[in-house]
Amino acid sequence: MHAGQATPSTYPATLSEVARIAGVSVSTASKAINGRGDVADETRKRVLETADRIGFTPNQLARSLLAGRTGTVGLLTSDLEGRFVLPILMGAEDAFGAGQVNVFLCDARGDTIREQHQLKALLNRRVDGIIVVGRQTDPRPSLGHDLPVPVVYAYSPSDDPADLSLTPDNEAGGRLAIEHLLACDRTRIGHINGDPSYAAAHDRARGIAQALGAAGLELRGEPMFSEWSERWGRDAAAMLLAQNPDVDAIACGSDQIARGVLDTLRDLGRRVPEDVAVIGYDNWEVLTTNSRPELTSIDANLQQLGRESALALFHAMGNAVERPAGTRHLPVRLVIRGSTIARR
Amino acid sequence: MHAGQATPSTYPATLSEVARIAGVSVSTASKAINGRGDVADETRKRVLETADRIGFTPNQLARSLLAGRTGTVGLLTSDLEGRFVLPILMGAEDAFGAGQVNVFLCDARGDTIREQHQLKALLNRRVDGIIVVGRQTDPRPSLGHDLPVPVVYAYSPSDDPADLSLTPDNEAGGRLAIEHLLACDRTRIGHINGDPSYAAAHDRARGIAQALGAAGLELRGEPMFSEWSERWGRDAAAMLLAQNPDVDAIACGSDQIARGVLDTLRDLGRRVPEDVAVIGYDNWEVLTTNSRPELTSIDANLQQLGRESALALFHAMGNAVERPAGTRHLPVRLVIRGSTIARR
DNA sequence: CTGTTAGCGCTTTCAC
DNA sequence: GTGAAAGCGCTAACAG
Repeated sequence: MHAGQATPSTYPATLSEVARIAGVSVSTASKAINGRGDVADETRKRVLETADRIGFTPNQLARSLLAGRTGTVGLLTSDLEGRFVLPILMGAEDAFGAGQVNVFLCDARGDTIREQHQLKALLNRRVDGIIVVGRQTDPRPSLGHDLPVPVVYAYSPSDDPADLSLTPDNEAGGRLAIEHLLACDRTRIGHINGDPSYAAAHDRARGIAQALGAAGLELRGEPMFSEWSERWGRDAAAMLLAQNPDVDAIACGSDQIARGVLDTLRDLGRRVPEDVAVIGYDNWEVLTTNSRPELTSIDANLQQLGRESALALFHAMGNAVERPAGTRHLPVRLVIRGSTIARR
Repeated sequence: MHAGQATPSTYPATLSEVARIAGVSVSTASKAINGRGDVADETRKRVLETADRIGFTPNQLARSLLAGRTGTVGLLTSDLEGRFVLPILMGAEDAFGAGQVNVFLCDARGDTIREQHQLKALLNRRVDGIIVVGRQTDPRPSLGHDLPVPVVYAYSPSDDPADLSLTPDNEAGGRLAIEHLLACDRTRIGHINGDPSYAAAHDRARGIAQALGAAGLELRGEPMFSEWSERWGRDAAAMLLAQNPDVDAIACGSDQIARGVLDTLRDLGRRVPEDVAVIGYDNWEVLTTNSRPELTSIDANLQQLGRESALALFHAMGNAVERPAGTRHLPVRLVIRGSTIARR
């Protein structure tokens, strides 16, 4: 059916070839190459030289089959398009890649059927663990517990508390934003949020309300929800300013919204940050560092989240017994730029 | 799914277990499960039932070892951060993922040493092929030809014409931009470009010059190079308008630059597109669909490029003999929005 | 120190 | 139709 010998010019050398050429047995060659067991220096040298000369590279497949572990993990994303997935993926790839672990990337396109399919493929390939990366912080269905390998959920937590999930702390992010505005001596704060179907929107709003309450303050106007776009930011800002002309700060649900807010403020002749301070969310650099002025924002440390997910998975891969569970909310970080503090 | 009721620690069942429980030999079980050879219907049914019941999933490792092919490919990126890589990666994952192929993702972080390391890891895992994705369209060093598997270069072409590379046609993109502006009755066209250390910048500029020349026109002012940022777009637009107040269109080297240009035009009271038409490059949606007005741009069809790269690699994986070489420049696409054509 | 032996889990001749 | 046997490439006992 298939002829395996159709390999091109450079057919990967095998250990037995090395052994034969070096004039030793396969097991001796193996020991020599892996630095294991007692092998005479002279023999080892000869084997290594031979291996190098004929370009021997150990077949990981065979090793894995024997060892029962492959040194691979699956990265199951629901949506590669989303910009949140990428840094997480980088962080994970980073944490693993430094070692011996390689990553299988699978995109389920937000399709449950497809996800099951990919999951099965990963298990057939005998990955040692799986990271599931979602694109929203809303909980997602668990993959279940009858899996032969540990699973960590990143960004989108699992809806099952028996799973281990890592997600950014949006509530803390909301608090952080307000605390910064308060520190900038702002007290008449408005809030323009994004798509109300996202848990992130509500979590941030809650954090904002908490921090204001703790300071004995109230929001100017109601929180405004619609979508995560500049257009909405522009429109909402106009509305907010019409109803509350005295606001001295606007906390935004995303950087896109904040960009829109900046535009409207400029149109209306309000100076930023002197008259009105503006803070975004996500720290999406292409938006935050190109605006006038540059945009203060909250960074979710997604790369760090990816790294931690990888570490957690790595740990779980070692401990077949005790598997930590629950949702960990990772700290976020304030990035101060010119939209809240005047540059000198 | 299946539960490992028998073994709590969900140890993946093996074929021999299926065979034993079904009361047949391993080889019969194998044939039954793979629909190969002559197996009595009754036997096949029994085997399949058993396999399903104990949750048997074939170990791909063992299969691959035997077959000499793994059904995996390596995706070697130089920089996951860059936004160009992602759609390519999606396209590739898409084209492969539909079938049986899984993708190993490796990020070399732009480091040659690390790239060699990753390459070796991929070869050790016996990938059937490799796609190398760069973040600029400047040629990159070839991985060489003594590799046991085919390689396709995506976005960044290889500097060796004996390799197969797929990259977007930036020159055609430049022409497309100008042809569109001409079609919009613009003749006094200025050009603000990006970082001159990028081949993309010069390719686009060349296309622009060609198309203008073909129409018997000349650029208003010299092409301006600096960086791919909104700030530069703002500054350059002010300069361009000061020196050539009569320009009726500005072709930009990127969407970021175009966004900056839009801002300056608005500041100066020029209407877009009535007084001045603006066209960007890259069709980065977060920028193009949020501006006032929305931005006409050139889309490099990167997802398509990823898909084609996957197909090319797939083809090469089948044909060990004849390997197409050279750099293919894939067509780009004009996306018309309100910055060049007035909305009604 | 070195080689022989026995697999990892699976597919594939090739007898029965 | 079915099963025994021979590996894919490698490692890990265990003898020599």
